[in-house]
Amino acid sequence: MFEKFQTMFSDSEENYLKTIFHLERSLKDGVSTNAIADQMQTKASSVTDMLKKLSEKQLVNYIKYQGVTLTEKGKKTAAAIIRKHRIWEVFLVEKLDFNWDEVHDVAEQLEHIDSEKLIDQLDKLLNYPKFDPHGDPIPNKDGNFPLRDKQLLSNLKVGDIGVCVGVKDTSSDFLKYLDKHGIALGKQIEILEKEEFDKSQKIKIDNQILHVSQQIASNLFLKTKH
Amino acid sequence: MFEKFQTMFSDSEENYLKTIFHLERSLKDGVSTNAIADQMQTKASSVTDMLKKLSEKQLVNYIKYQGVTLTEKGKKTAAAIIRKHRIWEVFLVEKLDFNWDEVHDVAEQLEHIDSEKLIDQLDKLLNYPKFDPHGDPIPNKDGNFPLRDKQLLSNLKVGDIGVCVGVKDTSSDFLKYLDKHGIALGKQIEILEKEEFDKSQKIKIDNQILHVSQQIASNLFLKTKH
DNA sequence: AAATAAATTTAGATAAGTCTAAAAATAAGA
DNA sequence: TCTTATTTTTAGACTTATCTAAATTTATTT
Ligand SMILES: [Mn+2]
Ligand SMILES: [Mn+2]
Ligand SMILES: [Mn+2]
Ligand SMILES: [Mn+2]
Repeated sequence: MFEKFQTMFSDSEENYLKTIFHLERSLKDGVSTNAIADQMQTKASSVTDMLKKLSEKQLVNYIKYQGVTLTEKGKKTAAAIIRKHRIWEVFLVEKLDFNWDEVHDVAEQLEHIDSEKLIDQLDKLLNYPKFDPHGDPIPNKDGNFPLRDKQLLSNLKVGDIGVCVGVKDTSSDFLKYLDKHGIALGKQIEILEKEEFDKSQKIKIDNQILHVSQQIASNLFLKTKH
Repeated sequence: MFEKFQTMFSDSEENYLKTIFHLERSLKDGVSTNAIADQMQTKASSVTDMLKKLSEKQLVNYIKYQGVTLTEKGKKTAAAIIRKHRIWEVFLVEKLDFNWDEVHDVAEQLEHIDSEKLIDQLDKLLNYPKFDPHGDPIPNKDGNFPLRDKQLLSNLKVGDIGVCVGVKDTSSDFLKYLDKHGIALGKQIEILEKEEFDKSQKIKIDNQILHVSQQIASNLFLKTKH
């Protein structure tokens, strides 16, 4: 009846849940201890300890030596943290003039602040954003993520036209590269040529010609017209 | 030369510093172990442990059995935390429609977020407020607090007129009492009568007559005309 | 299938922060 | 001043989160 959900987990527990959530999406099948350790820059033994704890709290399904999956409760909790992280990122960019390459570290801290009203009001102030500054979807309060069909620039063919809607690599270096060359979310891009040999492309953006390497093209999401 | 001040202290260390700072102001002389323990709802033995740690980090002057005082470094650090706390409170009230009785707990969490840019930008967004929603002064980046002459309503005499500028008691119950009776910062109050026996007063606010008890009068700060 | 390699877990330590109970120091009262 | 009360510190224990090194399990190769 009275689902007092925000039973409060430690920052560390929340970070593990978030990491497992992301790994589950990208690695399809169950998430391994080592995968988590790598991602979190910690040791496998630490991960094992935490998995036991999360398992006891019904947040993950854990079988020794077999890796983990999130339970429904675990997914909801992870989504709530991701929601907070991304809403804060929008706030930092929209209201505090942060650049999109400098919001992540602060959001990593802010995502653990425990106040439902705070997030609700932020969400309202920002006019209920559906995507964060990197184009990543912001789950709603039920933990559902908005969908948007998007494709990597590297997967488009000559003649295609699309609008930038997200980045795969969110590193500061990559984002600054995009800034430097005038590539930003919302901008239209047309694929003019593709070089088969090194997969580099010639594209048109703001009526300028720009050459981008495979590395760039495979980290930029576009939404194509049609 | 390059004072990288924000060397990062733990939330717990920051909370102790803040508490000692406030106690030093109110208790004048050195702050005792028990005073800190009472204030923080913890045990004296825990306080002793922390005082040793803070002392090693040059944040407090600590002599066994003699209590503590903050060092300059300790004062600066405490002021920085109080600055963050109060700026966040202003933000919550001004931008997120929080009532002044519901901001403190969230600010207790937010004050530990470590990002100079975040606070600078918030400060700017809020137009560099000097006082928080309870009328408490917000120190500047150097740790200096703005002064404002204010007096408790209980110390004024019949005929005096003043403007509400702060509260001494910031409990939710007290603040809600004020809300209920239309008393808010910025409102003008005139003392009409004082009852010697129980120190209650008859005051005029918004052209309404209101009777307030000694308890109320001794927790409301006014700035008198002249 | 046996041997080897890789992944995972366990055992035992460490650090931060807290607690209880006992000891020591200081303050107050007779 | 001597005795008692209060305050403060110390000693030892516990929790959370982490680590290293060793043991165990699972996967891969001959
Ligand atoms: Mn991020
Ligand atoms: Mn993001
Ligand atoms: Mn407060
Ligand atoms: Mn306040």
